[in-house]
Amino acid sequence: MRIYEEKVAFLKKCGLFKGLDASALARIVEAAGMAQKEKGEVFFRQGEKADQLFFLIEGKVKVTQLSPDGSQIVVRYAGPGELFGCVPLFGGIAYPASGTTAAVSKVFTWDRETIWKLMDLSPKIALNALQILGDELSELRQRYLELATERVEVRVSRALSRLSKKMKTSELLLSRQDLAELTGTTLYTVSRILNRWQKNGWIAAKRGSIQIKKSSKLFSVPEK
Amino acid sequence: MRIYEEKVAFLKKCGLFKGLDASALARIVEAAGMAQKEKGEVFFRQGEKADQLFFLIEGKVKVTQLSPDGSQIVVRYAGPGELFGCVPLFGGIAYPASGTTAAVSKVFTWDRETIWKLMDLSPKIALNALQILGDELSELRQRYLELATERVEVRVSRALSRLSKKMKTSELLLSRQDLAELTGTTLYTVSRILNRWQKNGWIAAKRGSIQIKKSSKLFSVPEK
DNA sequence: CGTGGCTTTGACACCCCTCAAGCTTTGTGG
DNA sequence: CCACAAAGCTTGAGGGGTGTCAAAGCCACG
Repeated sequence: MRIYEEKVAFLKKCGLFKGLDASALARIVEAAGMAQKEKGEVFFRQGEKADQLFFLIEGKVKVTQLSPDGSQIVVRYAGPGELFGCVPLFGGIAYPASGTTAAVSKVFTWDRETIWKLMDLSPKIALNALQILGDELSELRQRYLELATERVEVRVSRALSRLSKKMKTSELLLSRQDLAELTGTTLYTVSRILNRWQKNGWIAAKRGSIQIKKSSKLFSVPEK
Repeated sequence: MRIYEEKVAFLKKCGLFKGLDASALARIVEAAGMAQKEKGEVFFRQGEKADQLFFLIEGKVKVTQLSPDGSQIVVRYAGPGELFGCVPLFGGIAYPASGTTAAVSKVFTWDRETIWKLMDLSPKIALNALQILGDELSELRQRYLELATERVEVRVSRALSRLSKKMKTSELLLSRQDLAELTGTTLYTVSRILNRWQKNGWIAAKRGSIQIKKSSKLFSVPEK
């Protein structure tokens, strides 16, 4: 059964299912639903009842949060092999954010009861989940620290650095607006900064794309 | 054995040990170390090897993080019944922050191997840990959103609101500096804001203490 | 080839940081 | 009990980084 083994291979890439035996993996695959969405569609919306956990097989997903006054921030970008919409894992009631595709994306899904049943059968999953949440927490703390103490220019540089590392590419497909929401600033300020860097030859910016040319210059922190 | 039952009673208050049977609790209490620190002493320092998990029995603990350029932020305040220094729970190597007492504090401690052994014996602990981390993550996200989108005055008001709810008191014992590090601003700005509120009769501010008088006014968000 | 969504650019304002100085409270030792 | 020092707090002046708004350019797509 080719397709079945393919699925298992994908799952193994995900930290959540590390160290599980074949029978557990089989259970997990069996319980998984699948879905595919075009660019710009949503998997879940902020405030909705959180009854599904998602695993990104391929594509890119943007997780965003809306503040009461209407401004939006990007919580994170998820790439292939990552989980998103993790709330059901830890018993949250509603999604605190929205998950939108930033490119055609394929996912596995499990619903809330299923994932709890699976964790019950394979406690290792819960331990793995802990680690994933822990990593997410520590990255968010890092960004929080930056947001509180660094200037916009530094934050944008760090964001690009993190993204290019995560996506394993020097060409990042995101708009000024996206980058602004990711770093807690405005698209105007981002635009000015990118142009400055472009003039220095550190990047090549196009509409909806930023190609990193001289990462050494770009990522050497100007600090204050 | 009076003292033993007292310890168990404390533990039950903590989400981490919810739903465990007597024998499991016994194991946990047995494995726990105890410590007490005066105000201003530290339990662990940022960067140190993370080999202990802490449970605050009584007192108050400030968790702070230092940025490379030397400025400091307050990640959170922990009150009685809360865990802190959770890194060992999810396999982190070093503490990403420091834990200092903000008042005389008593704690239980478990070291890394112990807590993993306990989780192995009682998988319920891992599930509970997931929930705790999840809550922490969602609070941090909330604060991140605020930091990115709200003005200082609103952030300070929210911080006071959250703290007074958590500590279950209207008199908060913290300095302007602490409040500034908690909201990502400077003590000067905090001082000005508090004075304004004081003149309105919304709070009574003293050295090292803020007494909330009119929470309705204070917490009614000025939004933008 | 027009329309709509990104992006750039300028002008302007203002929030808030920075620095400096002085004040008040608390604690300590004579 | 007073004097002094240290720590925390207040207040003012000044400047700069960024947000805000407006307008125009540019690119992609139908």
